[in-house]
Amino acid sequence: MSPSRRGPRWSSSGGGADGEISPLTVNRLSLYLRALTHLREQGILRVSSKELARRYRFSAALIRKDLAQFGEFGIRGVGYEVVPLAERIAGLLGLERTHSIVICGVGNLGSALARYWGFNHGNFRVVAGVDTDPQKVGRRLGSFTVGHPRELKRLVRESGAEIGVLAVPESAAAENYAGLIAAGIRAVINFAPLRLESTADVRVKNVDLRINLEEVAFFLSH
Amino acid sequence: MSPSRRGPRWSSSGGGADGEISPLTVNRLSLYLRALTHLREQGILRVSSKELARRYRFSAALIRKDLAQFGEFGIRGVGYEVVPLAERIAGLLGLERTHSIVICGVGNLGSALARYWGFNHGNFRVVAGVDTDPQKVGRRLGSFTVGHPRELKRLVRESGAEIGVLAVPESAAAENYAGLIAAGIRAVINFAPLRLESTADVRVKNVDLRINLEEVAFFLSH
DNA sequence: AGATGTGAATGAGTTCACAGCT
DNA sequence: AGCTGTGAACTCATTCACATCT
Repeated sequence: MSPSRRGPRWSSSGGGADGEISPLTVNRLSLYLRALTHLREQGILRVSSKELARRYRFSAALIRKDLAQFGEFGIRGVGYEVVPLAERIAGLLGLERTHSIVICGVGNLGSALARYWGFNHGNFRVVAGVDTDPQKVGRRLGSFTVGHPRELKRLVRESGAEIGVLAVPESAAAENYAGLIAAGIRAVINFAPLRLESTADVRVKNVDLRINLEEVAFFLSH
Repeated sequence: MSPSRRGPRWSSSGGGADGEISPLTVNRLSLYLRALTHLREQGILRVSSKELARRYRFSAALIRKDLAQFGEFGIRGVGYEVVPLAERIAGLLGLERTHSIVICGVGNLGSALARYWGFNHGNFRVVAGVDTDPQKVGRRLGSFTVGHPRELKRLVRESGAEIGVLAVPESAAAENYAGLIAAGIRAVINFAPLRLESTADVRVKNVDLRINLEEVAFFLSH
């Protein structure tokens, strides 16, 4: 049994205080993992936080704080061993196995995501998709056939999907979200332009593409 | 000349301290604008920060702080006038005119974004796209013909594009980024899985779709 | 010697609470 | 009476600096 199976050793100050890891930390773990993978490909087996920071523009202190939230991975006076650390971070992120995805809405964005994620990403796989448009239901997309949202429960059960993606218009988002939850999905990435809130049971990540345009538009004129 | 043409009246504490508006604030302005548009459609002409917060799950104090960074928009004892405030925020975000977008990489994601943004968004328009794949160059996409990255300078000049979108594989990102900058683009939305840094001249918004999956995967197992 | 792990200090962002205006 | 605009308090995140270990 791995040492952090239940309850990582949260430091009493500085890092994540009360017991919940910050999404900012989790995102950095992903970046560290990529950097370590890159180093491994170059045959580099050990790296210090300073060196990792220098090469990939991180903060050395933050690397150490982030990692220390999950245990002691480093060797004092030496640094971190690339391969074991990469494996450990991959484990923390749940990447030791494949995660299956169901997509709601297979229009422009939904079908692009299905192809993008379906092919490129070893640890994630799009295994099902639904749409209310009768023209789309029954169509083949990658390795599955597009279903109707009313079939979500069955599709999720049969495909073992864990992550739901909302790529539907705003007007259909709430309904499809409810459908995903009813089907037992506990993690949702929402591309519809409305804020869905995470709850204790369901983790929601809002990805608002329009807002990104407006953000850069703001800075263009200021 | 509008009162905040040069240098909004930054409060000496609390809000944005030194002279740069936080992206968090800018993103919330977008959300406020949507909420106000929604209210306007319902014929509501005045709203208090408290009411706006209640309806759309914002923080009333933060609405006031955010807006106060740009001037005094409210009427004490009353609230805000929906239509003028919406127009003012739209002005701040630079949405009083159309912004043109050029897309680098018209594969799955790039072409989906072209269609998604090309049709749905009044204030943004995809006016050009490039790809190194000879199969894609010359193809019609929406209202333009796909070009080659070496034509970027001309395409940007002729189309008047201001915002560049990187939807190319990681290996081609740096090169295409350089091409966009050389062509005079000053705002970039980067979908490639590597961090590009904003500079004084160029605003970069990184949108890492893979990292979102890893984030929810983390919370699935914790 | 040299790097980790971590308390303390700093900085950024949000909420509180209320003076001041309508 | 009621709401904005805003200093002060507070919370969250990052950086500093160093005791601790190899």
